[in-house]
Amino acid sequence: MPIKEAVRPGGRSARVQEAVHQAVRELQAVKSRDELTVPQVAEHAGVTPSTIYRRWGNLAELVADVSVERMRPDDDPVDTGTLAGDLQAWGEQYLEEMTSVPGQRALNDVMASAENGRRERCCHYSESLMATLRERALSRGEAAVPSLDRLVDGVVAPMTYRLLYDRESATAANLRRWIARALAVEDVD
Amino acid sequence: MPIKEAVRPGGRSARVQEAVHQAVRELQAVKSRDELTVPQVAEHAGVTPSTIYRRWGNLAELVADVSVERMRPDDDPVDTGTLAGDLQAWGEQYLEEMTSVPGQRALNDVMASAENGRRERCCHYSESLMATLRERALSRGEAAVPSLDRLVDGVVAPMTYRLLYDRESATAANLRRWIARALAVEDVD
DNA sequence: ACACAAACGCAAAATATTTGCTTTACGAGC
DNA sequence: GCTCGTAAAGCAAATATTTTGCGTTTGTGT
Repeated sequence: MPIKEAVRPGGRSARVQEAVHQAVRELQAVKSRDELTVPQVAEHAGVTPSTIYRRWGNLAELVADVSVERMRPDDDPVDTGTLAGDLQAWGEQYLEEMTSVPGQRALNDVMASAENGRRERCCHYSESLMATLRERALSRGEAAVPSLDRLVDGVVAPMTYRLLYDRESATAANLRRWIARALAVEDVD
Repeated sequence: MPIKEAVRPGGRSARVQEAVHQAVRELQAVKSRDELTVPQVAEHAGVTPSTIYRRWGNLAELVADVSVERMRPDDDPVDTGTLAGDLQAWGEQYLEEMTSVPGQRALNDVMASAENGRRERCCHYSESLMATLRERALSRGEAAVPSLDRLVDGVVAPMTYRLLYDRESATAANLRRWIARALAVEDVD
């Protein structure tokens, strides 16, 4: 058994996946979503349509697969010295990314995926990032660090909600309010 | 010009729409989402496939259209005497509806719709309901009624987020926490 | 090196989607 | 009430897509 990551067999399978993903990315840059077809992607990637159908099932799952990759954070969140600052810095770039035209399409594509767990995996990125920032704040000795749930409910949830339903209000200014509230509230039960 | 609602011409067009919607509902009760096809729906509704394609474009838009109808609140929210009670009562039945198997499918179908404004329209239901409950609380003379934004961010957003990404935590108990927090926070700017 | 299994290619068959043209049915003005 | 104009539906041929069976390739484990 090779030492390589189990998720990336590294053989032909991986090459095909990469070629198809790449083809989707390149075609998406030129064509709108409902001009894209499986046969097109297949030809551009140099594979047979049946390969794509057998592996991804349909176009929706394929583009969702590509978009989920795209949404995975690549670099570590910047350290601004305070939890509020870290949240604002991360949130602003996230909002910018997700309100851009390609970002919105990626979001839509992921939401349209029926495969169980795709959306969950995608939002998991944000949650584990919240956990990271929170740990960082704790190790700094910051006072009144909210629970993870409170960060998710208070910051990630409103952001996501606005991104999905009311793009206009997905702004840095609102983000500041969400963060302030999340950090200000006293415990309630 | 007839006095009937402009949105419901009442003629053949409306009959066809109703027949098609009905066909979708009936078939959805028996078949899983990806067994459903346009030609099937068309036959069951007694129309031609081309009618459906011309009017809805594709199956995703059609089922989203049906689901959005399904999510429109039919009856007025109950009046429990307090804003917290009203929110809890509405939220509990909403969570129950949306965590059910057909509710989840409806949610997915709406999220998968590409038509600009479908999702927005759907979430608009919740927001205007918040406004209603809020007005009610104000006219009761309740103290410390939160702004509409705060209700949306504090209650609707977490609910929606959990329903979409983490069904397990979309519970009445969590709802109670969200409401308590939304009503407890002091103004922050 | 060899054998096994998973994934791909190919091409035919089955379905689904689009489209041009005809027909029907509603609504408006007379 | 009648006729006309228009928007939507039916029909069927033309396209495009998805599915499937089978042979071949390619990676993996022994």
